[in-house]
Amino acid sequence: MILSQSIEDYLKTIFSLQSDDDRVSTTQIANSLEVSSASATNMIKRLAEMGLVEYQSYKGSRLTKSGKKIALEIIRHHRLLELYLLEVMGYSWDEVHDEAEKLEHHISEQFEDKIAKLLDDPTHDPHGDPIPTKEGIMPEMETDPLVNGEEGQSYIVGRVKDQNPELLRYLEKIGLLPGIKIQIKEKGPFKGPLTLLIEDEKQVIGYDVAKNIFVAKIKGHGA
Amino acid sequence: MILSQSIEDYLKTIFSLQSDDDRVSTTQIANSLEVSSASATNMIKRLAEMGLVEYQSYKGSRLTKSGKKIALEIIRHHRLLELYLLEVMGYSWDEVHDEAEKLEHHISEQFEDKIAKLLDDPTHDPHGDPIPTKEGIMPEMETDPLVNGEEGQSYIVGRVKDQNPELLRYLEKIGLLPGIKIQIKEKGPFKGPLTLLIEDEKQVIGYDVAKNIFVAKIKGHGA
DNA sequence: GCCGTAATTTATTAATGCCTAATATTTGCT
DNA sequence: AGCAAATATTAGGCATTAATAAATTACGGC
Repeated sequence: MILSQSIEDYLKTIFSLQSDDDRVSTTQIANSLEVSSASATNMIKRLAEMGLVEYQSYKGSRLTKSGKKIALEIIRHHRLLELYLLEVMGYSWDEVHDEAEKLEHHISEQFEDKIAKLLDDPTHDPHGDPIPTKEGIMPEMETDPLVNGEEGQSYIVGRVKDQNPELLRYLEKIGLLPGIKIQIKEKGPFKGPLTLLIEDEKQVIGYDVAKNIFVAKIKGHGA
Repeated sequence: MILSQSIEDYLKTIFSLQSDDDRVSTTQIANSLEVSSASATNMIKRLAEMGLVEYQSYKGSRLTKSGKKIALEIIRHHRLLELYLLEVMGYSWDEVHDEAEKLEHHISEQFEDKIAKLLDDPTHDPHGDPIPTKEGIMPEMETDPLVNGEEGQSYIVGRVKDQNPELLRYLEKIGLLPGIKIQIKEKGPFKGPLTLLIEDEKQVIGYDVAKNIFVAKIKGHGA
C-alpha cells in the first residue's frame, strides 16, 4: 500500500487524539491538523475505505488494527529519528522535532532498522516518549503531570509533552530534561509557580510550563 | 521556492545529460525519465517559466545558473547520502543508490551540513563521483574509460558510471572498486573482454562492463 | 419536540503530472 | 531545392490529491 504524507499525518493525529479506544470526533481531527472539517470528513471516509479507520457518521473515528499499526510505525520513525539526530548527528534538543517530522515519511524499513541498531534498540526518545517496537507495541510508562506532584517529593522527569522549540530551549537551559531527578520545593497556590530543585539548583517555573512535564515518583525520597 | 520531487528530478536529469554547455533535446530528457516527450515539453516549459532552464522551442534546453545550482544541490545531497549510508550506517555498496534517491529530496540544509561534517567534507562518493561543493561547484577529475586503456598499463579506478545494483554487486565481488589499483593484462580484439590484474588476482570482464569503468593512469607504472 | 452544535454532503477549485493524437518544425538525403 | 523521416510541440484530456464554502442533515439536551 502506498500512503501519502497526508494520510500518514491523519493516522498519526487520530492515534494521538484517541486515548484508550474512544472515538475521536471529526472536528477534533480537523482542528488538530488545521484543516476544515469538510476536508477531514473526506479524508476519514477515504481512510475508512482503506480499512485504516472504523468510522460511523456523526459518531467519530477510531483506528483499526492496521491503521494503528501504521500510526505506530510513523511514530516509531519519528522518535527513532529524533534520538538519532540528537545522539549521532549532533542536533540540539529543540531542533530534532521539525527535521524528524519531515523525514519520518520518507525513510525505508531498512533505514529504520539501521538507526535502531546503531542506537542499540532504544525504548525512549529524547523527550522521554516511548518508542513503539517494530511489532507495533507502545511500551507504556507510568508518569503523572508535574503539577499533580507533592511538595517535598522527588521525581524523575519522564517526558515533555509540548514540542514548541522555544519551550524546549528554555527547559534545556534550566536543566529540566528527561531522566533528570528533581524535587518539588514549593507549589504556589491557585495555579501558581512551582519551585523545583534541579541538580542542586533552585528553579522556579510557571504552572503552564509544568503542565507539560510528566514525571515518575521516586520511592523512598522526599517528605 | 518550493520544488516538487519531479521538478528536482528533471533538473538532475538535464544536468547529467548536458556535458559542457550544450543543449539537451526534449526526447533525451523524456527517455531518461521514462515519460512521453509531450510530458517533458510541458515540464520544461514550466521550468523555463521558473527561470531554471533556458528553453527554445525545437532547440532544446539548457540549465540556467540557478537551475544548475539546484541540480548540483540535489546531486550533492545524493552523493553525500550515499557515502553516509555506506560509511556510517553500514549499508552495502549496491544498496546506497536507491535509498539516497529517495532521501535526497527530503533532507534539510542542516542535515546536509551535518553529514558533510561527520564525513569530514568528502570530495568523492562511493562510486568515485565527485561531490559538488556547497557553493555549487563540481570538482572535476580526469578519468578515461577503461576500454581506452593500454595493455600493460596500471590505473586507479576512478568512478563507475552505471547504477545497476546487479552490476555493482558483481564489481564488488571481483574487487573492481573506486580507489583500487588495477593493471590491464590483455585487451580482446573487436570489443572483446579485458583481462585485468585486480589486487594480484587475474579477472576477465566483458567490454560492456568495462565501458562503465573510468580510470586514471598511474604515472611510471606499466609497460 | 425544538434548537443549536457538530457533522456531512455537494459542488468547486487548484495544482501536479501524466497521456494520446494531431500538428508543426527541423534535418538529412537525394 | 524538395521531400520524407525524425523530433518537438500543441491541444485536449484524465486521474489524483487535497483543500474549500455553502447547504443540508443528525444528534443530544432541555
